[in-house]
Amino acid sequence: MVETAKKTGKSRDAKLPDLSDGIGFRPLYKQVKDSFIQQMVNGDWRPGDKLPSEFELAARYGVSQGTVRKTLDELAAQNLLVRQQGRGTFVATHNPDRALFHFFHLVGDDGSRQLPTSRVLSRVKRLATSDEEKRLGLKPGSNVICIERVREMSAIPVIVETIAVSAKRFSGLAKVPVEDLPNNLYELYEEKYGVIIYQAEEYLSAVAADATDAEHLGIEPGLPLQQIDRLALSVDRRPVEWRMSRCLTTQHRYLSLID
Amino acid sequence: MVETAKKTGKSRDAKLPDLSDGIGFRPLYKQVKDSFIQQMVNGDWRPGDKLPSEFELAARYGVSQGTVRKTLDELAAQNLLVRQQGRGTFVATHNPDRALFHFFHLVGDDGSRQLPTSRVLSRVKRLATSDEEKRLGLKPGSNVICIERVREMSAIPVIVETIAVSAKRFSGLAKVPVEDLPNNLYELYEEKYGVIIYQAEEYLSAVAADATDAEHLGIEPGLPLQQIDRLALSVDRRPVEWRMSRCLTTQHRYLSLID
DNA sequence: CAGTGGTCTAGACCACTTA
DNA sequence: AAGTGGTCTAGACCACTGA
Repeated sequence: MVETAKKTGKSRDAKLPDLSDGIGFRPLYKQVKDSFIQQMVNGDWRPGDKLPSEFELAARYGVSQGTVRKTLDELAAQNLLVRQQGRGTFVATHNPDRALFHFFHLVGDDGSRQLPTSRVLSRVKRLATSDEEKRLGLKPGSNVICIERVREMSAIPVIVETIAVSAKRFSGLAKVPVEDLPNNLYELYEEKYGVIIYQAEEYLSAVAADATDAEHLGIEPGLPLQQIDRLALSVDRRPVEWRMSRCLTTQHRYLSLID
Repeated sequence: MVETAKKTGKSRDAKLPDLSDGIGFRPLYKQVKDSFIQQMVNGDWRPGDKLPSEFELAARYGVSQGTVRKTLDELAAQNLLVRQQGRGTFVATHNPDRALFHFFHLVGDDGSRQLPTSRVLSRVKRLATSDEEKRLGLKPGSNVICIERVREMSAIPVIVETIAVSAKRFSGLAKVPVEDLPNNLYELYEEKYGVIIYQAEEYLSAVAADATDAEHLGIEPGLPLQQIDRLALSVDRRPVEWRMSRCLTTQHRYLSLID
């Protein structure tokens, strides 16, 4: 049950501050939204789960079905939920389609899309560097699990990448056999740790290949590479994974759609 | 006045094909949306214009205010309209804020945002290359207006770019004094030609600076540059401008937010 | 104060999926 | 046929802006 907008509005008109919801007016549908998000953060609703029907939720929260609908529509617009007429509303998953069209932006010169395969070079648990602490929001002295891998498209190596996550948050990850690390790590974070990645910030720049890059990609050192510095955030907007990719863009491009 | 959903639905249940709206069911609010978009394409509603109120529009189209609201909310979500409580609904413009946060993605290493200044190197009208014909969807033998410029941030040259638009569509543009070409060309397209840019596809890759790049940017040839190949589309999804930018990413990054 | 968009409700009916 | 989301309506009231 949530505070009604009417009551909230009235209490705001009064001269006394409204302690019941602190910062003032907050629409019902946003209060409901906060609650839904919290249930995804908590793991009560996990990726792929089916939500109760609109009427069921409305009754549970003591609001109208139209208000719940507004909440669900917003969450669907943010790709946190998927709605299907006749079937129901589901928590979004990092299935191959979503990975391909939403989170992976390298496309072929001809516009073709495919996910690269991965070969893990190393997987270590070690003290976080100061950059890693900063980007991942870790306390000084924290450990990270660091994965290095080479990714191929059409059997040609095109990406070398370094991935860092909190060792505390992903404690089991240091023990998984490297050959069992999946290509799509976000799916793993979801399934094994209940962590939903829903947002990422990517900083792109052009850099020269160093000797290691050159060796892994089979090119000359000094050639230009597309560097992608990605911080992936969870539903509660906490940083989860920091990934640095260097990509050969002779046969591929990074596609950024605006609007 | 538009076809009601009820009627459309019923006519679809009948065995005979429904000729009245061709491809079958189309929700009222989408029919209204099509009409609104058409009015922006036609130039009946120009950037900055205030729309009639929801009730006024509802009466005009013979639908309820809630249906108009759904249309307006969708268009606002697409950044085609801007809604302001108490003031009204307006056609979106390419004001500096929008340009800075929505269409220009180079940010400082420290996360700072600023628009670069522009210095035009050349502005010519000439036959389109086959690439330009293809990207801009021009008939063979069409002319383009081509602008080359260098852009600076904090008085340091960081971008060299080549811009091509249809000479037919932007006929006056060949005669504007080059010193009067504004930094924000999208604003010019809006104001002088009624063309609203609302979407862009950017293809990013890392390239080596050639001799010309190097000269304009004051760097050594061969250094890596961030290339941005951008096609800007109008409200009716027709290509309007093709722009090729090469950027120095030593002090800056291209920021891509996912979700 | 009038006018505008924002929130919320209640109810009807349509479209789609599944059994 | 039952259950779900999708569309549409009508009406009440709130929040914000500007004359």
